[in-house]
Amino acid sequence: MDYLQMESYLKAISDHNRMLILKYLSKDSLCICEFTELLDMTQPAISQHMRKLKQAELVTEEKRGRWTIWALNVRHPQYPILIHLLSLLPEPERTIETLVAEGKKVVCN
Amino acid sequence: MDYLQMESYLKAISDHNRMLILKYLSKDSLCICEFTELLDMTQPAISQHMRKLKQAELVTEEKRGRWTIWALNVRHPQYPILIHLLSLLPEPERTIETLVAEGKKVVCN
DNA sequence: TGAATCAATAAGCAAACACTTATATAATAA
DNA sequence: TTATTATATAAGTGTTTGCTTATTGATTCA
Repeated sequence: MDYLQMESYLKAISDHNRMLILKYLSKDSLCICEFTELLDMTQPAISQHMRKLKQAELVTEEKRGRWTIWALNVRHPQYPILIHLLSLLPEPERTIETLVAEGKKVVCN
Repeated sequence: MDYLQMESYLKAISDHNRMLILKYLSKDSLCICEFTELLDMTQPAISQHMRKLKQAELVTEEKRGRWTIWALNVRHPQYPILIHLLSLLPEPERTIETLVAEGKKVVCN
């Protein structure tokens, strides 16, 4: 890994909203519309963050019906470091359980 | 460590020139004028990078005569992670040994 | 078919970033 | 003292970032 690759990797992570997204993904695969609820952000904002994470190969996407399910890329060479960094961060106030309780968790299969 | 602290920490690291600076500092304490030689950058550019690293508490400074000697802050809570990230990066072409050979290494004590 | 839903992309914008040159400050050397 | 050296800071500039609103594309449902 050279200096520019490392820079891209770290820049993809060093945004508090993207760290929140990654923190959620370390628990569960989620779609854009769920993130808009969890982070209270607009759909295009989330989409653009996911594009950044995808370009850094930190996440993978899987189309399922109307939804795109996003997951952590566990095959990324620096995946263990990412998990460690995420472990240093507190649990977000808004949890996936809240989503479920509000009937906003997407179930697609 | 909350999300904004983590963001500041990672943003301080995620610049290829600052990573080079940190890589050098993981070997030796150095002053600004040595970095201008090693990185081929202007003095104010280096000074401004050091300020960023200092604000993130990644480095410490010690005034010695006209020079300011910069060192890695080994007491930073995430120092071990930093060292690990730096270990993933290749050795820079321009080495401190080259500086010495050219008589440009500062000796101050 | 037509309406609704989920998501990607485009364009625009304010703020942050990484430099530059110019200048100021402080210590040393002549 | 005066000149030199090392560094910090100020101001300016082009680029990047993280959002916004508007639009488009694709899938599902009635």
